[in-house]
Amino acid sequence: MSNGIDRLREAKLRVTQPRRQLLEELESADRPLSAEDLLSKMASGSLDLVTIYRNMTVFAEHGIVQVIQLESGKQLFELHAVGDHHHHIICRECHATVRLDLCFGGELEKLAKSQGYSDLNHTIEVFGVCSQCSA
Amino acid sequence: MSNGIDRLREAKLRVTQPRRQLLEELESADRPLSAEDLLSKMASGSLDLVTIYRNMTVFAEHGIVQVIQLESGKQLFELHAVGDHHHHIICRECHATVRLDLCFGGELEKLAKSQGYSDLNHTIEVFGVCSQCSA
DNA sequence: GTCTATGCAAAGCTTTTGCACCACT
DNA sequence: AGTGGTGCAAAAGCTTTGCATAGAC
Repeated sequence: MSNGIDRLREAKLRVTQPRRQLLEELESADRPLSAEDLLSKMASGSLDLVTIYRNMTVFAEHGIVQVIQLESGKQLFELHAVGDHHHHIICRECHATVRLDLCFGGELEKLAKSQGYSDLNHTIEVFGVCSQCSA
Repeated sequence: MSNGIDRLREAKLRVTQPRRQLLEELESADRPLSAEDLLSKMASGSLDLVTIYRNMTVFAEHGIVQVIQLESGKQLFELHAVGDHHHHIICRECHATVRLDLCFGGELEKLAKSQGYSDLNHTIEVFGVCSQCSA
């Protein structure tokens, strides 16, 4: 099976201590995490916020991580299994997330292509307040 | 017919010079505009960037303006006609926009509701590079 | 006259960049 | 040994806040 570290090797990325830690946190997280979330979950001083951002960028480029844009413009990071395209229902407050295993992105992008758009991407997200947070 | 100024009155907002200018620009725009876009379209010094942000926030709260989140987290503003819910195909570079007059938001929000989420909202956007910009 | 809206200045927050040092392969 | 990754410090970019003044009703 392909764990996080194998995926680093597949992507020809070096297996460093910070990356091990980041993947470990992402794997055990029950919801998407912000850069700050990741930082605060680490032993204090064990890695820098910059390293988190740089790695999330690299991971996203290699499809190891999926980036979620919140309504506020802030971003969350989630481990992205190969071929596991999906969307989310996300709590605005605690970021508790429900997977949406549907996607009309294909049709949308076909439409966009027919309009002359290239290099396509799409976002489909539902934002709300979960029952925990609204209680 | 309900032009921008009437909509201000309906919302019990004061009809000020800055607001007239902002609505005028939004009405004549052929694509969603950023705060900076709006500023640069105004006679220099005729209003402040802060005024633009404050009004976009107020307008959005009253449904006069629709906010679009780009992949980068930046936001664009577009006039929002009453009852005119729709989504977009947006060029990452020039922000040229094609309306998507379809929306599965209803079903998505129903699903979210059944999962205990309240105060719902959703985003469906397609990003790409338009034929002008990729040429 | 009252209360909202604006301008200016300054701060806030997330994210990015530069550069020297470190460490994975 | 060589290249890629990390840390620290600093900057950048967009957006927000505070406060006194101006302007709409």
